Amino acid sequence: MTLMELLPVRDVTACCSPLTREAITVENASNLASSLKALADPARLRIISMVAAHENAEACVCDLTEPLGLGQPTVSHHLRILVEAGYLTRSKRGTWAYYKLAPGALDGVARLLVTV
Amino acid sequence: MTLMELLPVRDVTACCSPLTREAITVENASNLASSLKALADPARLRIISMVAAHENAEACVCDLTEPLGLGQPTVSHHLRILVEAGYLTRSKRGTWAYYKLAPGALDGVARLLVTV
DNA sequence: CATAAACATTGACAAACGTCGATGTATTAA
DNA sequence: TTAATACATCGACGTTTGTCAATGTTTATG
Repeated sequence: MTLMELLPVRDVTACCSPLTREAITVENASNLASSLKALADPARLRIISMVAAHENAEACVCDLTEPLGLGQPTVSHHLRILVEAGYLTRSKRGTWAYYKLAPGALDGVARLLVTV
Repeated sequence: MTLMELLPVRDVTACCSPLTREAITVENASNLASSLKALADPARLRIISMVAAHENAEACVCDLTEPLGLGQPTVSHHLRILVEAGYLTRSKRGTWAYYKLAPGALDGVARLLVTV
């Protein structure tokens, strides 16, 4: 998988000015595209939304599979992409793996898109 | 191409509250994913940035091919995706096709991602 | 130890994507 | 009308992506 060779979102958001403020470099375009690609999937958007809406703003894999209507390996796959892109954090407690929003990650990307 | 069967960005941004405010619906997740997918490509991000930076904030295909290092059909392909996703508008004058930013489109998507 | 539960990883496959060369379509100029 | 220019569309290709079934790994429990 190519998606995971890339910098986490935080690096992207720290590096550059908004997309329409000045010409983006080739490298920054590539990094931002990777960050957006991690987000550009219905299942992953729903995962982020569900994690945010869940109690304590965290959720384990078992909380997500049934409402998503996807198999456990598929959900784990999406979670991995979101963690490696920097949108989620993972913490293991016992047999469970709990995922929550990485503070500022979504806002960082949003800030790069804004034109005003 | 599946990307083009989708609603333009404006519809997406008008419809719903931010991703992390409340659980997103399946349909809205699908629409937002399509809007993000149109953005999640290095060449297309560079096109948006270059159009914004260009004189009069508009550019024709011939302005883009050489700096992008891509063939003309490929650039036209990317422009089509961006127009159909609602990020760019197209106006033909003579033999040239001029593209400019669709006002509010990027901000609409950014607003959906913001958590604060 | 053996078993079960929660999750990750692997391998496979169909669908979608980015790119190009070739060709089609308007519009301008001679 | 013919030729040239700017752009769009088509068909083909290799690559990436989303999904699953099968299997591996870790942790808790009996």
